[in-house]
Amino acid sequence: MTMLIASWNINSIRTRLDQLISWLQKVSPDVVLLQETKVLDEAFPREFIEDSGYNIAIHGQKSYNGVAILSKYPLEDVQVGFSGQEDPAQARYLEAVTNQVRVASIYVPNGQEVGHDKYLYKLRFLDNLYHHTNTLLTLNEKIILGGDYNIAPFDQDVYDVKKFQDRILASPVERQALRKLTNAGWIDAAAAYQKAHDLNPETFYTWWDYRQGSWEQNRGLRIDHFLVSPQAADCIDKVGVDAETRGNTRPSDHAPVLLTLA
DNA sequence: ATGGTAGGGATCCTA
Repeated sequence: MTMLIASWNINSIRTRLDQLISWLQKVSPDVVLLQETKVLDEAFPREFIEDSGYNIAIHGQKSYNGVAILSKYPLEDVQVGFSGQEDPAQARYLEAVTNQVRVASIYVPNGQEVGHDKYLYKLRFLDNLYHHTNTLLTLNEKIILGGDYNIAPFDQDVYDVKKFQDRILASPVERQALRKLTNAGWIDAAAAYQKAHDLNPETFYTWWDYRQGSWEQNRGLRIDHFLVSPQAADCIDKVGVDAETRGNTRPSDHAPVLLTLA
């Protein structure tokens, strides 16, 4: 039995509810990890999503951030935020077990610009997350950490290396912070799949700026990732980006990332 | 170096 897991920064679930519903019907993922829902829990549009056949776990706040997990299977052991999170009021982490796989929907802070207070907050968030994810590794479970990490790990994940070499989303210090977390024992599913099958890295971009026709010129970055435990990596069948969704009318600036577990 | 676009919700903040 295969399991299709998606991660998508939807950039307001209320603005894009119609797109989400038709996308669920077209792609039929078993599990969806959403970021930037931008809605309080009491205003989350549960009904249409449940009518499409999904159970829902949510962790929202007003205007900013917000994460959610949708699953065709029951959602068990739901955890809101993570132990050691600096500011739990920022809705950036939601974890649950579904169909015997532990999944997390993660929204790492953007950081604004290198050196900014928000950049330092981003680095602290990653360090705190590192400690939590190390604890998760000791469970020896199938675990999928999906989300918007707001970091392009390697030069091949950026359309213009020079332009981004010391900039937010690709600066060496934030890359190192993500590398430290990953190297503790997680597998970057898309990077591994791209390399193993010698695929064009450009086809793994997940985000295109709304400005200056970035999408039309494929000026993208790979900043949304699945970090998976070794037990889950053994089951990976396919990894890809549903870039078609970025071409929608009034799209999110992110495309969904898709992972198939055998 | 600047400012370009989008969403939320308030006339600016975040990305």
